[in-house]
Amino acid sequence: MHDIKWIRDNKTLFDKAMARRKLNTIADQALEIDKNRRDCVVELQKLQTQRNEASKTIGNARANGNETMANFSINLVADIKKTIKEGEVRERELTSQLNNFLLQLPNIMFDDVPDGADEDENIEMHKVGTPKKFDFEPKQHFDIGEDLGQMDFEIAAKMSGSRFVVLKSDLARLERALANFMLDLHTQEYDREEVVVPLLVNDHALVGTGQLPKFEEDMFKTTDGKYLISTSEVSLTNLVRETTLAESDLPKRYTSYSYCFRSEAGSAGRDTRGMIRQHQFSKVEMVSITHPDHSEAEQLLMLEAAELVLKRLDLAYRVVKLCSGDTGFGAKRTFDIEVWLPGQNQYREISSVSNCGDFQARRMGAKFKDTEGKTRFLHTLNGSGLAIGRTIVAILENYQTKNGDVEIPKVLQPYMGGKTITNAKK
RNA sequence: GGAGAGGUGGCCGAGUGGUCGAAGGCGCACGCUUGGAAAGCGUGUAGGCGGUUCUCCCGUCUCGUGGGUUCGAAUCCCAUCCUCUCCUCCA
Repeated sequence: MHDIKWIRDNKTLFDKAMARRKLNTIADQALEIDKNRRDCVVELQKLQTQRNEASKTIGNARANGNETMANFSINLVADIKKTIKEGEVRERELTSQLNNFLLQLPNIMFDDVPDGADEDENIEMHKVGTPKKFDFEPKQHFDIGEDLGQMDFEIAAKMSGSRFVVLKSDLARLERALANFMLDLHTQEYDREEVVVPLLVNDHALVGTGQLPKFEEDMFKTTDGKYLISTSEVSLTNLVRETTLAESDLPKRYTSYSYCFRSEAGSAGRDTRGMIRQHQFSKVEMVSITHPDHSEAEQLLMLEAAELVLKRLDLAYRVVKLCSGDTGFGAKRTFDIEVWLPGQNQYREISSVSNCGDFQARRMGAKFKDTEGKTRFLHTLNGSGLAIGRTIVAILENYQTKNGDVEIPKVLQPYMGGKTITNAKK
């Protein structure tokens, strides 16, 4: 959410920033509501001052036994109160009108974010590793998984519908192994605090991180008005909602392994086969809460940690900086990590690392007191480290062998208790 | 689901109709003290919004939220959300 005062003082800058998001004449719209609201407030406060003075007069007059004076003021107050009531109603309306408007507006992107319409205009930052060559035609992950007899889309569809999967045996264990491997890395090497979070949250939490009010159709909603989280970024970031931290508390670094739920409304026809795009998937998430001066460095640190996961798994990947058209609502800048998938013969997103600046912090009242005693908004960042489902996909496709087995990456072998995944029934 | 208790400043916690935005403590900041530190002592320390002669000041709102009673409410009444305790149930 944006600071209306900042918009007032930086109208041109703000409009320029919104134009990059394909939004025009936003400042004027916001400032008109703002103007109405402030006029209303000034008017209301005048009346309140009058009322308060008259009330004081009543007390004094009574104390001095001046009943005439007291009665006169009582009548006066009664009149003013009627007008005040109307003013209050109007002020509340205008305030929520302004709020609702501001809540719909996306974050301002950093200048280094390139202009562009969609993912085709993202900029490649660097590549690590080389795409693996096979002396046979590499299969896609769903064929590998089904041939192993450990990945079942049909039975999942029977009980849950499309975009669900059942994993069994070693593939089920692989999910758990990956979660442990990633959590160990983030907690032991990056000093992140491991957290188990609620998967079901209320609407306030989602307004805080920016999923609401604009993207409700992407969420699953329960009959009692709660929502399944679409990422544990929601729960982790909300750990600091409505608090004022001390500067010495910063930074806060969290990590969580959790399931995520997305309705994938609007994704009809995309990645319909396989595990790439599911209604339910798991992810190890990183969230950092930082001092405004440190969020830039923190984003790089987070990216480094996510990359390290892929390096340890010995998977080829590239890092791209998202262009304006692909950068999410709440982000000032996003780096995606795309892993090489031999079966698809292309790089696919496996992690997304975003700096949100104070955008989310404003929405949820997450503040800290700096060393001068001033209260300021925190900066929040989030990144996947990594999406587990897509990591399974990457391992299957990159570590497949000619006979249909899948080798287990070295770092995972202690977690898997073996070196190869095979079809035991063959 | 049944019964009860409670929601106050960064935190803890007093306050049951009128100079209460709110005692006290903790924390924090600054100063004194010290060779230095701790302890001790002193001073200061809520947030939002608005105005402004804009590092000052003024006004206004805020004691979970919304409504009501009253000249006047943190304090009384109603509704609502949340938390806790006991019972019931349950992984």
